[in-house]
Amino acid sequence: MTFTRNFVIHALAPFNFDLTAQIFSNGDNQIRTYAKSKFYEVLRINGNLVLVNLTSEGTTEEPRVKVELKSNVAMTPQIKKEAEIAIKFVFNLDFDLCSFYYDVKDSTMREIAQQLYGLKNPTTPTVFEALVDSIIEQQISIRVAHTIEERLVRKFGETLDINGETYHAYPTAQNLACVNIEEIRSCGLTQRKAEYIYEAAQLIVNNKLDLESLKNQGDSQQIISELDAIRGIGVWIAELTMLRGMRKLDALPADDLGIRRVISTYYCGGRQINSAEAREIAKSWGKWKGLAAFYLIVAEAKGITV
DNA sequence: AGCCAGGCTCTCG
DNA sequence: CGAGAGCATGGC
Repeated sequence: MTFTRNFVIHALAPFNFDLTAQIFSNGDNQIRTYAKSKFYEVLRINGNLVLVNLTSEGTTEEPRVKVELKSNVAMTPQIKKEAEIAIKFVFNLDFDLCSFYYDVKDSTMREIAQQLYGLKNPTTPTVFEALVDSIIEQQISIRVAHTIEERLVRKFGETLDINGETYHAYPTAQNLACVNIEEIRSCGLTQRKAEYIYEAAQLIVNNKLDLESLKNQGDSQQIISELDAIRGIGVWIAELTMLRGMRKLDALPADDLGIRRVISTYYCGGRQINSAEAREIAKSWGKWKGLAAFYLIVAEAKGITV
């Protein structure tokens, strides 16, 4: 039995849904993807797995997102309400991009912002997801990391069957805290990384780490030092997790190879730079360092030149 | 083939 | 302490 509920969310303009959702266009079609103008993903709403299907309505200046929810449980008003909050969070629908565009003064970023007008930074539904992905992505190429991430989701994520299709939700800390480390390793991770993920999941289920409440911690340095103290998590993972999972748009993972590469491309004529130089250049982006870096990454991927 | 990828820990000297 | 090896795997 499948229950469905459709509604529309108004997003704060400017917002270009398709430009934003394109980031997920090479995703696994049973996990999360954007194809043929449709985005879908399984979200956990009030403990229930719900397939969220999104398409664009309206325009960049009057953006509306058409939502279709599907689940095996009845669509209570509560689920609808919580799903709306989750979707707004994941696509940052209430965020005012104009304040970013207004603050950015350097001509390179202004040009890129103009070409990517309406691009919002997506956020993972849970901080845990951003943390685990970051652990997986350390040191190895992003392509390899993605295949490992997909294996992890397929192996440990809970499934939702809708109309004969099986969809996978991202594993929770509870899912991963009770498995064998060797099982995690078999997804292609190093022994160490498998331990880091398992240990982080353990900390969470034992109430020694509350990632979700860290979102509300205003002091970024405080968040970094708390995460950095955990085995397997360094400053790079902390900053990446904050940017992708906590919507801390000032967080700049300056040690990141890709971010250093794009800053080098757009600001240093391709000359290789270290993290200190990256942070120096990023200073002019003020409280938008991470968002600006995200714009550069997307600009590079789309072949934008300035 | 071999070297390198969005790092971090552990072990030496 | 600071430097350096080791890690898994896919792509080039």
